[in-house]
Amino acid sequence: MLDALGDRTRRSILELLREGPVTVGELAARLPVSRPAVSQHLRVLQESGLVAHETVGTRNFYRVDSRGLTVLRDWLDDFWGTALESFAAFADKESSDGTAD
Amino acid sequence: MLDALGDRTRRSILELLREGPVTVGELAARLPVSRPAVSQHLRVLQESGLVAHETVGTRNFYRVDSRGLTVLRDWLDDFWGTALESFAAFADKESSDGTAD
DNA sequence: ACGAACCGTAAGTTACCACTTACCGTTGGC
DNA sequence: GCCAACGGTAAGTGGTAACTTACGGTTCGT
Repeated sequence: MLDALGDRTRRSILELLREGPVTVGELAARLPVSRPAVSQHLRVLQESGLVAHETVGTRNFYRVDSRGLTVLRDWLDDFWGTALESFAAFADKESSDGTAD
Repeated sequence: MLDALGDRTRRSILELLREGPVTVGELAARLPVSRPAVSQHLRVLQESGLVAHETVGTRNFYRVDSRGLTVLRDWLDDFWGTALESFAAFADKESSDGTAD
């Protein structure tokens, strides 16, 4: 999931898909890499649930998949909550210990 | 930012830091990598604003930095919003075109 | 039915990055 | 002051993944 977002080109692909479905060739035309490279990236993004594709004739339209975004959002919310909790506990311990300057 | 999260070890470090500040040696002891490797990862995480450190004597305590999480959350919210918009527009176009089956 | 367009896959190369060992500076304890 | 503990940095290595070219399969147009 987050591994898929760890690549610049893949993030660029997602940015291009933000505005709606785009074909593979169109993506390759707007990116500084070859079309097969785009296909490979799309495969990774799809396996992560971040994009979905829809075949129309010979063309393949890719779009953002909200499922992947949901997983990402849930992970972030969970992490955020725990981090704030521990920070609050840490601050409490600090003040109760009188170690705060 | 997202590059920093694209690595398994770095995500493990963040998981360990969720519960509060931890020293470098402690992190290395709980991870299957050497201490210098941890230092290098912490450098990347810090440059991304995801962690912050606080030196106490010879020990260096690292903790989660909420600034980085905020940036990540904002990015995700922005992306999420646009994706939903474009999806709604796409659905509208579909139905008005009568292309919906 | 034939050619063109569109795309996915395979094989191979290259570049990058995660990791290690070795080294050095800083701080605390005795 | 000296030794030990802690941690950051440098240099070098290995593995992985991002990219290329080449190929094959499928669909549409004529």
